[in-house]
Amino acid sequence: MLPKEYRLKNKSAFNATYRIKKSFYKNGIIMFAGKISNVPVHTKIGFVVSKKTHKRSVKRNRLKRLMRESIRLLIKNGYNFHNRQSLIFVGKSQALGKSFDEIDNSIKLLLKELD
RNA sequence: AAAAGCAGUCGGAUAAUCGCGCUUUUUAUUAAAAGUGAGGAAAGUCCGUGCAUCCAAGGACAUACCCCCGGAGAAACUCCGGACGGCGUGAGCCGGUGGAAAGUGCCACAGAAAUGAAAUGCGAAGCCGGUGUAAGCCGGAGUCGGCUUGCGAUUCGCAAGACGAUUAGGACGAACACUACGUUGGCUUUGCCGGACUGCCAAUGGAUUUAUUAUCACAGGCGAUGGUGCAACGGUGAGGUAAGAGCGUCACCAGCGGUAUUGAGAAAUACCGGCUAGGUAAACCCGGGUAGGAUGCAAGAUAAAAUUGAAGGUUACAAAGGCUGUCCGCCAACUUCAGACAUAUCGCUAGCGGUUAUGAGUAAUUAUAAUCCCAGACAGAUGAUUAUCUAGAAACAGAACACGGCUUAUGAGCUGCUUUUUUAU
RNA sequence: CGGGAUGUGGCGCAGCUUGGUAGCGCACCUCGCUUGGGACGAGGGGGUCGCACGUUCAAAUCGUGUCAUCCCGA
Repeated sequence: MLPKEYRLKNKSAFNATYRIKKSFYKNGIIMFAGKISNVPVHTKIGFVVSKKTHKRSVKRNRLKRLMRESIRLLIKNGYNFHNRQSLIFVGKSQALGKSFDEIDNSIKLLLKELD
């Protein structure tokens, strides 16, 4: 789990992020981006892999853990996420079964799109 | 050695770096240390419990579930042991296994008939004998009786002959006759002779038929055989009969009832009896047994906040509504829509607990003692990378209140017992 | 977590209650009609009834298990 200040909670917060309708797709991963804040904040990040993606929870948890690990390493290196209030990463069936390197590269490419 | 059956085990390991949840302690809001952290199925949600809230004065009927016997268990579409049935050469495996003799329904097509079953209405006219009627065939042989003749001789026997009886009927056997054909011989036809053919006659040969036949009438016996079908009032074989039949006949088998023995019981074995009862209850149902109902931890409890609408509908006569599915009975209110709130703590993990030892029991299980504390999150913790090894590529798969089962998924192996076959000694 | 429903030709659905014959519409193929196409008319092909086991003489239908899909509540 990420530290508490980085976690995206609450259904209303998720809905608020979705309503911005700003999304990017790369290699089976969709990124939803929230509002841009003027003040530096801790960006709240959520991970979603729906049950429709795969029936078995082991496969879904694996994908979420790989995405979370990639983000954790970025936070550790001091990445600022361009002052976004919130981000949501949605894993799709194309991303299942891929290695950590592939997931990591996809997420870095997605974050570059924010500029 | 190979192929099987059953039971059990394992469910990656080590190291480095970067990380996560919970608990405790120390510090004190920045953290640090220590401990601990997914499964045999956590899965499917197919059963059963605990726990929690709401409802229920109560009665009756429904309803749901269970169904060989004994035991275990809190209970169970649970487990253990046994009985019976089925499958397999076998070790073993499988089985929702009360009642079809309480009643109802169904059994398509085919078939005479499919269940208060029993017809001859299907086959070339069911099979069988009897009587009658009609037509046809034979009219003989055998048997018996005395007589005559001959032979042998014991009052008798044998052979031949004709006569009579049986008998004017018979149809048991055999023969004759009849029919067609072959062979041989003779006769016949023409003016004459010869031959062939035809016809006739005789002998002979083998073959066929050889006494009954009737789609007739009457009164009966029979439930067999063929055919239909999953199934036809028990099956196979023999005896028996005019033909037949479990036919108060027989053997074997299936089923039913009774008695005896064994067993705790399901049941088994033996004997006897009568002589037979279609299938389906995973169709309704009948019998026996069990169950207050509903909702599921997002149940629910506490604290804090909020608890709104000039909204609508039904009813207060009757109807409708609520209280358990229905009825009796009881109650006076019930309800829709929109909006708002949805935070924290508890519930929450010490339990029908785990491990070990001993005792009881065939076993399931249980008793006693010792010892251990072993996830508890809330956008949700077990991860990532690298190296080495087993087996260059590690299966199925992730707790969300808990427990007991069942079912399903599962890689590479390992261990024990048992069976069958083959080979060797 | 709990509750409910559905799997039948290429597609959408009947038939299941009460077991014996699998049918309808669109689509497809052939022929006709038309100058040609569409529409229309006539004819035809195509289905392991999701899968497995069982009950029964006989199963799409009855029973059990299993797989997949969809919906609902909080």
